[in-house]
Amino acid sequence: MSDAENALFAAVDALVEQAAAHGELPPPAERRRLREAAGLTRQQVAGALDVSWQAVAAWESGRAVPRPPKRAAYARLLERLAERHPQPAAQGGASRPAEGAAGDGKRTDGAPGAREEEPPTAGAATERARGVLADAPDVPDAYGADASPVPRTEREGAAAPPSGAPAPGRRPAAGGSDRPGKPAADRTGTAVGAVAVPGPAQPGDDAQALPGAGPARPAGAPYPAGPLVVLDGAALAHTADGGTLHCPAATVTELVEWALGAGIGQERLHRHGRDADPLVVLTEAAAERLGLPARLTDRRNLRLPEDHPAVRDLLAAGWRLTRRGFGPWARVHQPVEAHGTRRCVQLAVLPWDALDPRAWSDLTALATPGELARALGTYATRVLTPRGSTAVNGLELMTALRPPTRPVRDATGGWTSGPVAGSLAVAVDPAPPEAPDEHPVAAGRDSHDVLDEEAYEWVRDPDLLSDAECALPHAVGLDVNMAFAAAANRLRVGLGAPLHTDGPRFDPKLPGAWYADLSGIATDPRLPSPFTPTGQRPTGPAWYATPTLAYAAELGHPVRPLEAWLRPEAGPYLDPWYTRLRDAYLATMADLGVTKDLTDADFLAAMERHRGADPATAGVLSAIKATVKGGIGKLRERPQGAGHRPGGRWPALERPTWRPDIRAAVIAQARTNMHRKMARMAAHGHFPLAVLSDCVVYPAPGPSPLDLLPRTGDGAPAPGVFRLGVSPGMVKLEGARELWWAAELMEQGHNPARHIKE
DNA sequence: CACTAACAATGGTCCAACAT
DNA sequence: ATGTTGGACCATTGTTAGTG
Repeated sequence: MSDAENALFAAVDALVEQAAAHGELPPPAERRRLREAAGLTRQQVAGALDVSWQAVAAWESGRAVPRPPKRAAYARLLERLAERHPQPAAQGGASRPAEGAAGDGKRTDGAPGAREEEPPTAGAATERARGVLADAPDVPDAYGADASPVPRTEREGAAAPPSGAPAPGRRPAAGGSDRPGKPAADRTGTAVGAVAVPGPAQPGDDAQALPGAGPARPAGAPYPAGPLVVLDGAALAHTADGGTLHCPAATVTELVEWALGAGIGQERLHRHGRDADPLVVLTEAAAERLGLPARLTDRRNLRLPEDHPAVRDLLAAGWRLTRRGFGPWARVHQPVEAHGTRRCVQLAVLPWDALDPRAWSDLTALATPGELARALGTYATRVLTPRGSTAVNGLELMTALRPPTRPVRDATGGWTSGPVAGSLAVAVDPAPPEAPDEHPVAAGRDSHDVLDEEAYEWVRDPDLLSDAECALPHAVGLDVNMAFAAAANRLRVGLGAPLHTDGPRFDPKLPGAWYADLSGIATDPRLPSPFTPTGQRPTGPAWYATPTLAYAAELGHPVRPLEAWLRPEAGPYLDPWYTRLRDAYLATMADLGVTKDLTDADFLAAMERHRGADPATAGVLSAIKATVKGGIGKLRERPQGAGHRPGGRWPALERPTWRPDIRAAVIAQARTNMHRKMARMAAHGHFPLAVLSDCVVYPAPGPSPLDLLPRTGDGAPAPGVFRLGVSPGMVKLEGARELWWAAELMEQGHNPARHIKE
């Protein structure tokens, strides 16, 4: 059987890539039908795939789903069989030649297969079949030579072009770094005795991934050119790893075609997600070369007019733009054909302010195209391939790490989308207190019916400054690293719609909005109230997010909510989002010389140095921070533009990720985290002058945080107070001034925390 | 050859101890 | 106190053994 088997392997392996990219299998009944239609026994199929025949039986019954190493091969086999033996319903194929050959088994019972295609358990099974690859690809040196650091499984060995199209011996054209030609087999021996890949998947053979030009695009995973390129005015496309590709395109349409064949892209962050589409960043010179205007005249909509030659040319060639049109971040795509591959390219036009200087710290102006490619590539590797403003990226990262849906088979054997556990699957309306004023459910709401969970903005009454404090010469501002991201860590947030309850018992594990009276709780006037963004003590019952009440309970106060909107379905939705952004932040800070293992003094010195560091890396860092803030902000995006009429809905409401309650929970958690540390500082006699979001200002005997932060006897930081360091939740020096400067601002009603940096 | 039951292996989740 | 890590626990997959 070796010949047939080898042929099967060859066919299978050659397209493992593609199959793995799709990752879709026909429903169990269809798997069996295909095998029987081809006259194959389970034994034969099992032999080809190097599994037991029982495993095949389990797959066909829906009792089990093949795991990754086999899954792609099995999917490919079925795809092949499906080409030869189309569904009878679709093709009316009454006479299938192989059917008779299916042994004497005239029991071609479609019945049993159809009977058991509905096991709902199998769905849950597949979701957890494999771990998230989210945090895998973080290489310490993102600029390093190896563009594909991910320990790929056997998918790597089989990057031949899709069906047919022979592309023998095509080698990576440019961009230098080739991925290490490591044998596939020796890394796949994880679970079962490896993949027994004979034939084409051998290391040294010609099944190389091909970036080069030409119509044969690499359909699957290895993207040798990296996630993006920056195109300059000299037809050079700079890749993230420092290389260049020649891009002969003279029009946008040609550019899009070129990009699809250039091996640009990034692998999905979640097994049910989608690989990132290739991104081409156009410098001003490149935009000019492609006939794009240097400025957008339609500033209001930020898009190219539909009758612009570039747009007309694209449309004529069969391309489509998203509803957004051709703006700074354009997405050009073609409708997916029957079993075709996705054809979609993202374009970012720098002269149209694709990279907001507030988020990217003027990266566009400071960096050469090559530097820009490296910086954006670092961001893409550590966060995700940019696809819009940093706020959009922050939001998209949530979706990329927790896709809302996955393909599942429905009752008829077709494919439909099903939920992914722990994700936000459908858009739900918020509870009335949670909604922003413009929302329909907020209509007619009293002001005291509003959940007000915002970041701190508080200044102490100057009259409450003690003589001892006034005698201190300095004011020191501390800034909490990634305060909102840190608050998102392990935060249980609601996943579904809110349910109203009267007289609930408080449960800190239940996310939601609670109506409770915390006005009776006395707090030190030298500290802000932990319960309100203004720091003023509440005057009566009000709505609070779960973290705020949990903190009240933690402080020892009885919490008796009167009513609540709760979400019993809950989970740590933002965990992977936090983890990825934290790792991105830490890696980028490490690039700037600030690592986790520094002493306090070394940390402060390193932070001082890093200010003047490489602008490209600084831009990445700035963008990562902006991604956090923007992502949280997008959770409660408010209506924009003139198109909105009061009381009506706006587009963001239809997003499953439009979740003001989650934003409120994160902010409440961040605020209580802040207060907890301030309370611990107060126990050591330190009271803040002012707080603004994640920045707090203290009077201090010296200009350094070391002069301020309390320590235990042996020099270690006192427990629970602010600690210096890079990790999220730790603090750095925001700025130091003289105390009179802060006092003066306070007298005038200004917040010194806002200005201490300058 | 196909199906079912029982068992080992694997991977994910949750909790608690540990380190900073 | 917070963030991290290790281990117990649980669900699922794939194998072996037995039966129609």
